[in-house]
Amino acid sequence: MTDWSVKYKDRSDQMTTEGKRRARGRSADPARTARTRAAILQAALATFLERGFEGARMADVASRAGLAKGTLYLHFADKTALFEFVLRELISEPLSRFRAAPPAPDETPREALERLVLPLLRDLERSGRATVLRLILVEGSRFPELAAMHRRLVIDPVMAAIRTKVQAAADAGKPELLPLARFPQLMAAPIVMATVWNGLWSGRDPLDTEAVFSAFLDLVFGPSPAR
Amino acid sequence: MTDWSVKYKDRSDQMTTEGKRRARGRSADPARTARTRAAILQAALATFLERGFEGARMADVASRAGLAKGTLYLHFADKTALFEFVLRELISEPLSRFRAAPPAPDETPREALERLVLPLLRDLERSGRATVLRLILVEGSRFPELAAMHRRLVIDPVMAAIRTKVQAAADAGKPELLPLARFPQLMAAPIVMATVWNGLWSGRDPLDTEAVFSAFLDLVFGPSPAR
Amino acid sequence: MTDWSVKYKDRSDQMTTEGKRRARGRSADPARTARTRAAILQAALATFLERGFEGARMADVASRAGLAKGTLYLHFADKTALFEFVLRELISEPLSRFRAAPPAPDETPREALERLVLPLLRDLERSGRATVLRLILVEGSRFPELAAMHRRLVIDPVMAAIRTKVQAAADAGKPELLPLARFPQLMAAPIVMATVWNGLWSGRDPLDTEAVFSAFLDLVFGPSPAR
Amino acid sequence: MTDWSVKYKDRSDQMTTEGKRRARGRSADPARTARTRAAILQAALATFLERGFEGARMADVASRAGLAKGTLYLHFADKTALFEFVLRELISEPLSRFRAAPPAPDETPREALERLVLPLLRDLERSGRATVLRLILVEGSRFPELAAMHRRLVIDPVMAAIRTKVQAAADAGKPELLPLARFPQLMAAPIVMATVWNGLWSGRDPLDTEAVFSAFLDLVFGPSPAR
DNA sequence: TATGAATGAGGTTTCATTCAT
DNA sequence: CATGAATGAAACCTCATTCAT
Repeated sequence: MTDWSVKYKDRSDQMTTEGKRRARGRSADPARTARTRAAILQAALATFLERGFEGARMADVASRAGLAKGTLYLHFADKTALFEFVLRELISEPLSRFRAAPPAPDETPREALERLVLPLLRDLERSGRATVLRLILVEGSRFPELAAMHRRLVIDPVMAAIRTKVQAAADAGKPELLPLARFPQLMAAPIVMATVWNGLWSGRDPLDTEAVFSAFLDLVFGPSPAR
Repeated sequence: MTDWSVKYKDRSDQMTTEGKRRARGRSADPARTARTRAAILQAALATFLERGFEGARMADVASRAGLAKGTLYLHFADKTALFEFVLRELISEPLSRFRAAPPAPDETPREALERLVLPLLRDLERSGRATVLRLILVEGSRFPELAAMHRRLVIDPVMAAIRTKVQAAADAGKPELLPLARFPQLMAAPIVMATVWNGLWSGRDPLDTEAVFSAFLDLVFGPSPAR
Repeated sequence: MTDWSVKYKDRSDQMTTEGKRRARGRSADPARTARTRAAILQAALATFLERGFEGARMADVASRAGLAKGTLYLHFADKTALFEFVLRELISEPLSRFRAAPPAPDETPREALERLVLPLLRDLERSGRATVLRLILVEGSRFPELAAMHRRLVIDPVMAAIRTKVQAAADAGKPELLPLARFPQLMAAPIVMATVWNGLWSGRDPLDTEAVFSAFLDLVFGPSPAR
Repeated sequence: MTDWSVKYKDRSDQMTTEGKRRARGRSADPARTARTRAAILQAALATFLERGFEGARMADVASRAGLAKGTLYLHFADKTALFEFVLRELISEPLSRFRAAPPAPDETPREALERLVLPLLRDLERSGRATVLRLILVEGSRFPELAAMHRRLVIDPVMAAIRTKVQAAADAGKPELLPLARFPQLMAAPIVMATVWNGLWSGRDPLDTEAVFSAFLDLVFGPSPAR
């Protein structure tokens, strides 16, 4: 929704009489452009994840996207712009899903927490985006605005939601949950832990993030009733 | 204990009976060499922490150490060797302190866990070595042997110790601790979380790692008795 | 005939049916690439001849070729690859000319030898390639594969041809030629001598290679009849 | 005999009161120095032969000589001075032996040539100095003064001697030797050829230089009578 | 839009040389 | 005389970026 046109070279206004020249090619410009851009994004994400910002090679991104190096620069001013764009995409997208989670009325604290957290987890798992956390972790300190943005858009809302829910439960007769109200980050700790773990010794004894999270809930709330 | 002399050009101890067969023109006292090496290590650690492996510039390391670029290569074959040496130093040193922790007999599970974990925490805090965890997290996947070494020397022993202790407690009438026996990593989760957090939004709302860990223990075992 | 494309980054012939599936934005005509490569080769030859392998500076090669340093690496992986390519070119090309020499029937031994050797001499003289022999002499022992290749492609065939011809003459009543059958290298000796001589005291009393070779033949066969 | 003291750091006059200080060490300064210098020469020769001037590393020379790098600079101002000194030694030394060869009266031309050339050959063979020709060949064009010196001290006298002897033989009824009078270099051709050959494909089918030279004489003068 | 050869600043590494001991 | 750690100029090579086609 935001307009990155300057930085990201959204050149949609540079040639108004577009349709006239090249009558031959009906190859839908905007659709094609969108596809190209998606390919770059995909390729850039993979490359940045594997090598980090400094280690990533524009040539790798290009060839992964099936494009020539020069083409990248038609879409992004430079490597930094590409990196920031990738992170922005990855930061803002999961949030919409998180927000989209159904409100849900009379639920136990554990159920509420699972409702809040599990969609995020599922999203993290799917399509390699799980590792984005690692990417932010890795490069965050060198792109402070992006880290701040991530915190503002994702972290703080989630923390606030957890704190609110937990505080309510504590007030309703569960004072043993108060540490969670003080440090809602504890809720994310198992997920961060598992993500880091899986990124680190790739292959050996991977952790099932959801299982870890369930075990954590069992630890805090006692063993899950049914399931 | 291991001898990295080939890779790391450790030219010491080649002449054990120092004073006796001292060659004609021998000069360069080993103390000076050790000091130089320590300066490089210090400078390299700082630089790698700030910029990561690829982002770190050998020129920066050199000037930070107050040396010429060429001098680095007198002590380390190349950038990779320097990086690996830094990590090895940082991986193996804390372990010795960890091992030095007193055994302790009749203690509650919580006490045992604190005894196991708090020395690591303290060490993490002191002398900026807390950030080393971040360095391993960040570059670990690109230096798999180092990550494996870290796991073997540090992680696996700690996990095994936690699992043993927790399993004993569970057998002794605390079955609610079983999730910890299954995923001893949960014990480290708050620490990893806090370290990552503090490294990420440097400055804003830093987390007190020990407080977070205490809160976690409170959450799992109920509020701490005395304190 | 062999395909050096990997080592030498020969990006040609990857799309044989050129005109047809010409990608959207294809530009860079192959002729231009060939010209660039030829310029590099030319410049590299001159530089290697003047300074030897170690003494040659890539920057010199580049500026001589009217290119930026980086461009060299677009065509050759490194200095060694460039050097090897230059030598290969120079080794294999003269051979084709040598092979092209007409068979010729009823000729005297001397005529046969002249037919075998003179084309090589002429080629040596033309276009400065005479000095290539010096380059091989100079760097050959440090690039044993190339020296071996040179021997296999050029030296051994020539030696075998000389030996065959001389042996036949000896059998046909010229036993005084037997030393040549034993050491066909003697045939090349005057040429090597002259080449070395001319390369060594550049300028002072240069030797006319063909005249030296003729004198050698006179010495062995008696004075030339007609001429 | 020449005085290289400036260039080669013959510091014999810098400290006249030498004998006074350090009464302890009777370790004969000049003898020791000579030995050190000889060791350097030996090491430098080997290194220059293996790698050429640019390829040779001062560190290699030093360690081969069993000395520290710095010590080289006590004896030679720089790499060039060392190289020039090595070549001068090698150029002037064989000459003395050559000159020392006994005059010899009534001998056949072949005998005279053998007398002139064989000592040089023997010297070339002994102690790896055979390859010095290759060294001059390789670096000669980059050290023109040395090449010129070599020519003046070694080549020209030998050529003149050969020419004189051959001319006399030709006048005395052997006109078929006239080509040798015109190009006395032909006499050296087999030796140069063999030296180059042996340096080039080190190992495979080496040539026996003396045998080659004998074969050459057989070719020119007819088969050797007795031997 | 797309291409990919070309660029050149900048990074890593080497090695001849110096100098305090 | 001898040492070898230290130096830093200079070499090789990389890679983000440009631009003619």
